[in-house]
Amino acid sequence: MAKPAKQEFVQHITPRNENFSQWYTDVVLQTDLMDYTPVRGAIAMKPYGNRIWELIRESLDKRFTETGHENVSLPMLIPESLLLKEAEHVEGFAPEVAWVTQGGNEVLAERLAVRPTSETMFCTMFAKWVHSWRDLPMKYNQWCSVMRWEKTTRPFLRTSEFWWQEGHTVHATAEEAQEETLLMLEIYRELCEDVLAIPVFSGLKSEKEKFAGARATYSVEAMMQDGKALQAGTTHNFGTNFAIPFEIKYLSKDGDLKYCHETSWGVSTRLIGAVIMTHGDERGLKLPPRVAPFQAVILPIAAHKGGVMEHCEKALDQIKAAGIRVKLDDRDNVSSGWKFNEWELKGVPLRLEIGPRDIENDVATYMRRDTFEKGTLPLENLAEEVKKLLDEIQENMFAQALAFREAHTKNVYSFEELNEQVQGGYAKTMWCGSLECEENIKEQTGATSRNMPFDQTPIGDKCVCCGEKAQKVMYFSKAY
RNA sequence: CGAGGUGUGGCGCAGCUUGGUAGCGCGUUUGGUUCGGGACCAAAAGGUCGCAGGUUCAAAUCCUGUCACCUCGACCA
Repeated sequence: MAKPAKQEFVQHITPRNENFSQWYTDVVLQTDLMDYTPVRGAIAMKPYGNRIWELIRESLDKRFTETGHENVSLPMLIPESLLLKEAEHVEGFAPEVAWVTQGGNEVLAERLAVRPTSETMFCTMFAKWVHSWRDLPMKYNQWCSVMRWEKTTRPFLRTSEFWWQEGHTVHATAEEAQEETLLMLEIYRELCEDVLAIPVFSGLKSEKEKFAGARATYSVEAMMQDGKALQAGTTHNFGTNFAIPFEIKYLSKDGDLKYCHETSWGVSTRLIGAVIMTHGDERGLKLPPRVAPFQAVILPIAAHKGGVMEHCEKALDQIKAAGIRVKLDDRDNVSSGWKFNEWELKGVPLRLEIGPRDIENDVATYMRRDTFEKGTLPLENLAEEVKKLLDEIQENMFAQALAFREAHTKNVYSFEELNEQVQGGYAKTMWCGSLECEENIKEQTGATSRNMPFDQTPIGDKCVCCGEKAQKVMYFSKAY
């Protein structure tokens, strides 16, 4: 029988353009990122997926620390009475809260919510911890999992239980709270663009789309390769909305008792889904070097031949010493070709091959996952060359994703144009600011308002929906 | 939540219409030959058919319920 064509080896992944959802599910399962569990809508993060989350976490923690935040850990159960304190908040979350009603054999007098988010618990604690202007600002963050009883779930994008960080801060003034809200948004933008190589639009959410209980919500919005938007992170300015019902007050310098101003912000394991859907291709996952569990993999070719393994191990030590996450795949039960395909599927940014022919020339053969370009690197200063290539790959992946987004983002000036554009991308348009128009657009096109960019230079003067005087520049698109 | 589809060794599937207690390919294990894009030969192990009921002498197959996944729609910070 003739050698099967390459296509046949990847046929277990549904082509991306044929059925994006199925492609996503195939990639997620076959790359060993996660698995389904006996709990409805809850996934198990396997080592490969968990490592990506750890790398995101390390990267964020560093930025949080640099900007004066500290990590804490609060209980996962929240008494119902706390949840009820802020009306808008409870209304927003009530439908998706899971409840604990019994402890051991004892039925609880007050049921406990499994946290869907911890504003109410943080606020309760802040009320105990904040007394004086000297205690402020108080800038805390926690890494934990939360539970929301979602009706439909998808690995990473929307699961009943998911892992995230939630920052909660308390400030003396409205100005400081606003500054914090925007600073954290900028940190999220930086994480997405510089680390995950995902271009995002930063901006302000509409009243309709803002967080339950917030005065203002900001988001970073990414675009997936099916043209749909994914909210990658949000930051909220609460003003005194929670401080009043929870009585978070401080004694100011001049002796007045004042309400505090608060913020909260979070990103979740959803970001892993964003990475998959932004960069993945027909061969599977494509990981940006900065969050790849293995940035490079070394494959010995004809490992049994003299010197091959020795050279591979030497290369491994050298690259590892340079602080690069590298793996030597020395399995002898699968062929090189098999390994090529497997590591491409798993998205490793750079493949290095070392075989007799390379050794003869004092080089390693490489292949970039982002461009499939092949070449050779001198063994002598392999680590430096690898580092350089990884930086190039990181940059190029961002450039590719940005080019895709730009190609799928358009200014639109009429309802017809809007409707057409949101079938496969972002529409930037003018909006009168009314809920009616926002709802009409959603009903008739399926698109929701994403956010209002900080640069509000008008691109017209009439609302795309009602034709009345436009107030805002807004991005609309279908969203996850 | 509504409409449609799927669920059979680790993975991908056949069998179901016309009930008679499972079959193929890949993978796995052992031995050998190979090794620069998913190698080959030989031998072996591995499942009671998503789960729970029901009909029947007999259920992967028929009926009911339920769970999970996929598609479209609704809903969702």
